[in-house]
Order: sequence, then structure tokens, then C-alpha cells
Amino acid sequence: MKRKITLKQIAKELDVSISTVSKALRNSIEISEDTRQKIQAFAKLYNYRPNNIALSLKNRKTKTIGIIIPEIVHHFFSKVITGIELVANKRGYNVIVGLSNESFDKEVINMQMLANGSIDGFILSIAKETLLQQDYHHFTETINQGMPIVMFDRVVNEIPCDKVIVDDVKGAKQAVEKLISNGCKNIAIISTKDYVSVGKLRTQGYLEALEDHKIDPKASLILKIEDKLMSDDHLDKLESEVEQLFQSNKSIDGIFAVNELYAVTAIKVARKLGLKIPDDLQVISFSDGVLSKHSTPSLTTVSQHGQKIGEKAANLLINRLEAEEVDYNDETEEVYETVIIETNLIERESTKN
Amino acid sequence: MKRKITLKQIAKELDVSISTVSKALRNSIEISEDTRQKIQAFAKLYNYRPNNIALSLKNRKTKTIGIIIPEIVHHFFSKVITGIELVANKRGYNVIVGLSNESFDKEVINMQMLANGSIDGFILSIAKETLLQQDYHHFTETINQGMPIVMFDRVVNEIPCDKVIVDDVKGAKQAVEKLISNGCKNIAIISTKDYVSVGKLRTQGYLEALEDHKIDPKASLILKIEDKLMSDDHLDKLESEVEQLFQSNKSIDGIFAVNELYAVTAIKVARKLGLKIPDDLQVISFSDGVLSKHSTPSLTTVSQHGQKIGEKAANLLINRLEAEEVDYNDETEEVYETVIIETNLIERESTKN
DNA sequence: TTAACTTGCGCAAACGTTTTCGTGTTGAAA
DNA sequence: TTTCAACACGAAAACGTTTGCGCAAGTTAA
Repeated sequence: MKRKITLKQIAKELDVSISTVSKALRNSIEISEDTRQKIQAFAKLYNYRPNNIALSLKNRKTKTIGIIIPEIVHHFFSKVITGIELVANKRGYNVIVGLSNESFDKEVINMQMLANGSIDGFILSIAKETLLQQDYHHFTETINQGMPIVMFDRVVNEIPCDKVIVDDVKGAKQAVEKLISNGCKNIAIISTKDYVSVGKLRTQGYLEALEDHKIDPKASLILKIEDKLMSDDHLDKLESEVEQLFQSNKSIDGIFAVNELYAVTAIKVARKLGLKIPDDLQVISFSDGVLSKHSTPSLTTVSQHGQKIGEKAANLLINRLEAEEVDYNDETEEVYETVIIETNLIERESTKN
Repeated sequence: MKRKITLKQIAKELDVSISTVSKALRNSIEISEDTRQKIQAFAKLYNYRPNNIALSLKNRKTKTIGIIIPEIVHHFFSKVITGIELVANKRGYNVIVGLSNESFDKEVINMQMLANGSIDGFILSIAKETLLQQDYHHFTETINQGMPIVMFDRVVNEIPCDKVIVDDVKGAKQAVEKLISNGCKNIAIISTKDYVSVGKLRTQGYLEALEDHKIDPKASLILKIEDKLMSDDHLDKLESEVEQLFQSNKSIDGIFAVNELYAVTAIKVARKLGLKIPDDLQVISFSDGVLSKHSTPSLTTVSQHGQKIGEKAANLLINRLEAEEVDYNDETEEVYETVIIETNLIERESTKN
């Protein structure tokens, strides 16, 4: 119906030039009090707002941040988005979301769609398939085109950009140490295959904790799940693998799971086998989400502070964007930051206290 | 560093005009085979992509959809986004997300930020505060400015736009009927205050089911929670209110909860009071999310098909956007659609079968 | 009276595209 | 030789802003 009103229309209506209107609205002293008021009144009446696209084109920046994440139906990622959106909005930016669905191709396509002027910079977490293929050309390309990237959680070292991560090793280690100090003698870990970096790191933390306490790790206590997208099919497989773990290691009294789902599955299986939580078996999970808090028993977890990660990532990106404006002239070697967000252990019912 | 290459730069480099470059890249027959190939090769070499912002400005459309939702850390809403993003991408659109955080002001601000040319249309679900204040001027204003809106889930009738909803009454009714046919005699409902439209409608479905089966509703079996944003504080209050419900109605043998959280809380409290699920108490929840599937016992739920809702909403919006291009001339009365997505009952362990 | 300011406003360029409408150069038909 | 179509390309406008600069009219100072 009625299109949004433009400077040109106001100018025509009031019989002045476009520049006069623009200046009047921006309170330029070049314009007389009289005309300024007249124009402002008219603009207010018609609810004039400058067209963002035109501004973006002129200023060569969009005030928009592109987010690419593997999936959004995931407590951690939505928390991160919440954090990003929070500071982005506060600092005058919008947020545009692309989902890679853990697929390399969709990640590439999405980045290309957004990189063509729609956004000023990326915040992203790498798709599993990309990690598996180790093909990172789309990241380097965007960076070479002058578009900054901030990676979070699933990062890869060879890409020169800011990163926000949790200390997966440390978090895992603390969790396992908690189990040890709570008296667990046979602690199993349910992790992912090693190409998922966080799975690998958390496994490393598990091993370090054991080593520090002079406990010999046993291969049979380490379960690495092939972590494809969660179908119901996959869920059954998970359950049977976990059951297998319990069956062949009757003396397990502690479980460290790298995510909530593995933890609740472990609990479910353990119960079926007659184990009492936390008396016979104590469980700690990485990733503090809705399952941890509300399932029974509630889970002791390593909280990653997803929102804080998002906030930090957004601040890093925006800082860089707004710094660029200043030292345009720089051939100075860029220096990138890797921020580590501290995890902390939230004790609930799945462990003794 | 290196800015993205533009038509102008290519033109200068190859010593032709901008228009020639543009035409060559779009395979215009006006350009000779020779130059066309030369230009295309050069463009490919420098990885040229047309600047989206410039295109948006020229075409007066952005190929971007704005989404405003109350919160993103919420299974249902993320599912909806997944659906929107799926069809949006398939049809060549991007998706930009604003969070209202259930606040009226943030909803208004966010819409204004996006309405200034950044997007072609909105898909949104109304914030609780907005519903409470019943101030919908920002919706009518955007619509009057020619920007279509599609509302989903939390909608309000007086706004002329397409809507996608689930049949809350019917879904609730089916759930309660399931409880009745499973032998429940005293069915309580845990709902929200009436200003949350879905809470009201689901309560209505509950009442209708009772009525159809000649069961007199009892006021003491209807618990309406003040559903502010979930703080831990609020959680305690919820728990004590639910406990109160059980204490004053010892004979409750069925619970219909309007969301997962209420359902798991009810189960938690019931267990504390020594009730066995589903033998002593059967529970059905609206909203099929991660809690339902993975908590123990898993919940029988009314699934809303959030992703389908999102897909439908996106299709409605894009259809309208692309229809507008054609009948530009129309003063024909716009006719809006309200699509109802069927719910269905997913039976799990919290009910007998 | 003249020179020099000040005031208030408009012109035009620029951001990167696409597209319409020329326009100059061929080559062929008349 | 003239005429005209075909061909290959360029100029310019448009989308909606912002802003440096120019310019006319009015004002002040000399």
C-alpha cells in the first residue's frame, strides 16, 4: 500500500531540496530555525525514518552481524545467540542468523549469501562436517576480503581470527576430579569421536584428572559415540552402546558425559540395570541446559555460560569492526585474541555432596 | 584489508564501461563473445559477487525476513526458526532475528530497527507484555506502511494479517480426553493466567473435554500460574503452588499441563508425595520438547510441530511478498489466511496405554 | 560605496547495481 | 555511392542517503 516516505517526497511536498531536508532532520546549523522546525514537524507527522539500506550502501557498513551455527534447537547455541543479540542490540547492531545444519555445503552457501555486503562480520561455530573434512577455505576467503570473523566453541587454530572458547580440558578435569573426590573408583567417560574438537579436549581433561590421581585409564571405560545428527535411530544406538558399556564394566561408579543427552541416557540405562543415583553411580555432564536442571535426578554439570560466550564474541567482533574505522592505514600485523570463558561446576542431585 | 571487488573496478581494469561488465556477467547478448568471456574470466578470478545492499536498494527489496520472537532459548521457538530458515533459504531469503524478551518496548524497538528497509516482511509471535497491555499500534503501523506480517502461535485477532496457529483448544481437549479414557477421574490443569492466549485456550479445551464427558469442573483443580520470565525464584514458587494443588486435592489422578516445565514439576512434586507415574498419576503436557522426550519418565505430549509452523509461516509470507509484485495496481481488499496446524498426541511413559 | 562576512539553501557526487536508450562502427543491400 | 540494419558498447538514470562546496542574498565593517 503506502510505501515508506523518503527524503525526496518530503522535499517535494515542502518545496525545498533533498539536502535541506536531510540537514534539517540532522539538526544542521546550516538550516534556519524556521525551515528546520517545519521539516521536522512534517517528518514526524509522516513518521519518517531513514532507509537503512541506503545508509548501508553509503556508509559501506550494515551494522549487522552474521551468525552461523550448526543448529538452533540446542540450548547452548540459543544461549549464545541470546548473548550476541543482547550486546549487538545495545551497540546498535542487528543479528542475522544462518544455520549450517552441521553441513559443510550449507555453511559455505550461507556464508557466501551473507558475505556479499549483507553483514559487517561473522560470529560462528564450525559445522561437524567441516571439522571432519578440514576444509576451511571459506573462512580464509572471507577474512581475506576484509570481513572479520569471531569463532566460538568449535574453533580451529589455523584460522587467524578472534576466538571465544571454554577451557574444555579444565572443565572436564574439574568434573572428573569431583567424581574422584566423591569416592568414585571406576569412572567412565561418554564422549564423541575425536574430530569433534570439544569431545577430544574433554576426553583429554578426563585423562589428565585420572593421571593426576594416579589412576590408570582403562580403554574399556572410554566410549566414543559417532555423533551424527540426532535421529531417533541414533538415539537407540546410543542407548545400546551405553548399555554395552555398563554390561562389560560392572564396577562403574562414576560417569562423565560430554553432553546432557549422553548423561540422561546413561542414567536411564543405569536405572534399568538397578543402579541408584547418586548412591551407586554418580554422573556429571558437560553443558548446562534445560535437561540438567529439570530432569530427575537433576544433573550436576559443567556450565559453559553460553550467554557470556555470546556476549564476549559480539563485543570482540564489534570492537574490531569499529577499530578498523580508525586505523584504516594500518599494514600493522593484525593480532587476534583467544578468550577463555571459565566453566564452573553446578552441583545437583546426580552427585553426592 | 582487500575490499570486495566491484563492477567499477573490473571495468577500469579491463578498460570497458561498467554497464558492459554488468551485461557481460549476466550473459547479455548485447556483448560480444570475446569481451564476455574475458570479463567473466576476470570476475571469476577475483571472485566477484554483486553487492547485496546495492541490489536491495535498487530493487527495493531485501530478500530478508525479519523474525521477532519472545525468546530463543525455548524449544518451540527454535523449532519454528528452523522451519522458517529452511523454506526461506530454499526460496532465496535470509532471516534476521530480533528478540523481544517478552518486553513490549523491546518488541517495538526491534520492529522499528528492522522496518526501515532492512527486511521485506515480518514473522512474529507476540510478547507477553504486549498481550497484557493490548497495545498493538506497532503492528498496524508496519502493516500500513506496506510491510506484511505473519503471526504465529501467540496471535491477536484484530490485526489484519496471515496467521499460523495450532488448535490449542482441540489439542488440549484431546489430551484431557486421553486422560479420561485412561480412567482418570480427577484431572487437574496447570495453566497460565488468561492473558496468555494459549493458556486461556488450552484451559478452554480442558473444560470442554470435561463437559463432553459430563464431569463437573472443580475450581480447585485449575491452577493458573503467573508466568513471568523464568527465574529460579519463579521456579520455587511454581513448585510450591503445585505442591499446594496436590495437598488440597488428594484424589488427583491426572494432570494436564500447558507446558513441559509445569509437567515435569508436577511429576517431581508428585513423586515426592509418593505417587507413582503413571500408575497413581498420569500426566500429559502441551509442547513437545527436549524435556518430554528425555526426562524420566518421558512425557506424553501434545506436539505442536513447531518446525511445520515455521515453514508454513515462511511460505505464507514469501507468497504474499512475491504476489505483491504482480498485482501492484490492486486496491482490492486484502484477504488474510489463518492456517491451523494440527497437533497430535505423542504417547510416552507418563500415561498408561 | 565597496569589500568582506554571514546566513540559508541547493547542486552534485558518492555508495554499487541494473537497465533503457542512445551512438558509432560495420557490413550488406539497393 | 547511399541507406539501413546489425552489432557492440557507453552514458545516464534510478534506488535513498549524506555532505562538501558553491552561490546568492543580506549584513556588517571600513
